[in-house]
Amino acid sequence: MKNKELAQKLTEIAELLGLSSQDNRFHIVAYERAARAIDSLPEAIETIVAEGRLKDIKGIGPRLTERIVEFIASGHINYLDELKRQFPPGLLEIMSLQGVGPKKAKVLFETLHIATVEELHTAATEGKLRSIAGFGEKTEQNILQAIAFKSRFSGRILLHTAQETAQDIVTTLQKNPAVLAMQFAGSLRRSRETVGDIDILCMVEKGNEKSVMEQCIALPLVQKVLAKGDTKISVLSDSGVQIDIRLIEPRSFGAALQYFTGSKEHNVALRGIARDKGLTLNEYGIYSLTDKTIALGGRTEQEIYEAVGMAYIPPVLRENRGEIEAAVHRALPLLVELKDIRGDFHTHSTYSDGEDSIETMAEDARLRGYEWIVITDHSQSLAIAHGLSPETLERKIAEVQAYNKKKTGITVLCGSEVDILADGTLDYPDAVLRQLDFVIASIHTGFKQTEDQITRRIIAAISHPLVDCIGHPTGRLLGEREGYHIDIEKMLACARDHRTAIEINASPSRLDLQDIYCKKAKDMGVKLAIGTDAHSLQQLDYMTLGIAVAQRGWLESPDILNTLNLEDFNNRQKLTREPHGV
DNA sequence: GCCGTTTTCGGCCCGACTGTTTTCAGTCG
Repeated sequence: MKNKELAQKLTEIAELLGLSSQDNRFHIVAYERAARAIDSLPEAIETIVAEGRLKDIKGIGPRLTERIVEFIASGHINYLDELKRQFPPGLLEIMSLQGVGPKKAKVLFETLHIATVEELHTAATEGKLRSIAGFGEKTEQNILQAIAFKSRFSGRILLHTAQETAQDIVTTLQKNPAVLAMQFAGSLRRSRETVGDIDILCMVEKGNEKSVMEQCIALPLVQKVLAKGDTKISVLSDSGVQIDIRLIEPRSFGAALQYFTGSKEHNVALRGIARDKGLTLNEYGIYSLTDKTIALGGRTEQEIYEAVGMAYIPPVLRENRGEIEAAVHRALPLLVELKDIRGDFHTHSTYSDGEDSIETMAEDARLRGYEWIVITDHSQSLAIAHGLSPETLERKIAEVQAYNKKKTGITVLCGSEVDILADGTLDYPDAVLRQLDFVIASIHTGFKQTEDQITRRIIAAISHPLVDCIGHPTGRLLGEREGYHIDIEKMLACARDHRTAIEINASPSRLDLQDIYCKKAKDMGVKLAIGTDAHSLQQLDYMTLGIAVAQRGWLESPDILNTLNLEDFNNRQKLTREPHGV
């Protein structure tokens, strides 16, 4: 399936067109839209091309068809190669900096011959940027900040990306009969929001390592072999991420899994407790300090935790944030799981900027075993996302009511992701909000306001009787931009007082509210609502990411509103509503 | 470059914010 690669190439064309003198913003948009369409396709683009169904995809006309067919046939697009010859590759990286777009990148290149982020950093440090017309001291400082922010993230990839890459490897290697089991390890297994390198453990009987090793080297994504021994191989993937694969004997698999899952802090604390009990722990097993020849466990992780006298600790909790004490006292939380989830709070349909219709989204949610789904299209002021006017919203409500009358086995709730405007008021009048089943209030503008201003806006929204939930509460985008400044404690206290939920936005680059704040929210008595922010039915999958964040925040079923069945959900809703659910 | 129960040509992608400017261009969502 070459969808991702093709989408990436089309995106690059759009970016390069922005730099090019013949830039026509409508051409750019066309390429961007085509890239998005292909990225969210549920089937392989190769199949669609082979069956001549490209023309059925909205946003792909004769010219894009030509490019795509060329790509499928030859693996590259001439037009892209031509554009690439006009500009050094570093310009795209410069454009990825917050606050730098095609115009600035182009001026930097043409006036100071800056072609890489490093050169830009040097020039900005030396104060050379302010000499360019249209640039000033502030721009220079902003560019330096953007570079600093980006470099902090360099090398780490999003959890979701790591999961996909690792799953591809597992799927391939599992076909080898010598591989008895496979597990992710490291921060990937702990579901940290970003992952430095991908760790994978393979259970292989001693003597069977060779064929597995060979298969690892032959994996299609391997760009370079960094190191290779008898039981461990490190490779660099084509996307620049390091992947470590270890082959482990069954009798040590649990010990190795425990050891390589970490975190380092968790393991240090665990080994301290083991030592107090006259035990020693390593990647091969757990042993008595007096006789290190006889393993007291190692086949499974459970054996390790039992041997040191505590309950098994789920990987998501292993950060040495109190889980060891809780495990000793058999007081670990009973973490919420995907099977507990009855619905999704945050989704978009074709009414605003989603790819799929309400009916399609609902049917997919039903197949996932949900009882309800809230469709929360954008409100009127977010024009770029085709925010709904009150009149369009009326139509949407009517469509939802008609759908629910059909009793398909799932109930659609009509919601909206309503903008919190710069002054803290909402983007719809109360009369409109009152007609909705669920209102998420989110900030999409005015990111640079002071902490005081942002906090006051959010608090105004939380206190509004018709707001059910605050969407992506800190506005951060992992690896791209910091969130706006907000007093989270104040926000949570206010949410508790007004019984307003806080969202765990499960979109891969958001994961907002962050895990550590989820725990704080729970401790303060605030309810959380997981929303995938799905803009297509495939993205309803992001629920697993939301669950991971919730679990890392120690959340249990009662902490998460998604575990409510329809009746309890409706009962909880504020009395001002006229529900459209059945 | 795409699209069409207003159009096969002329719309489409709007509004806020920032930093640079004396009235606006660039960026972002």
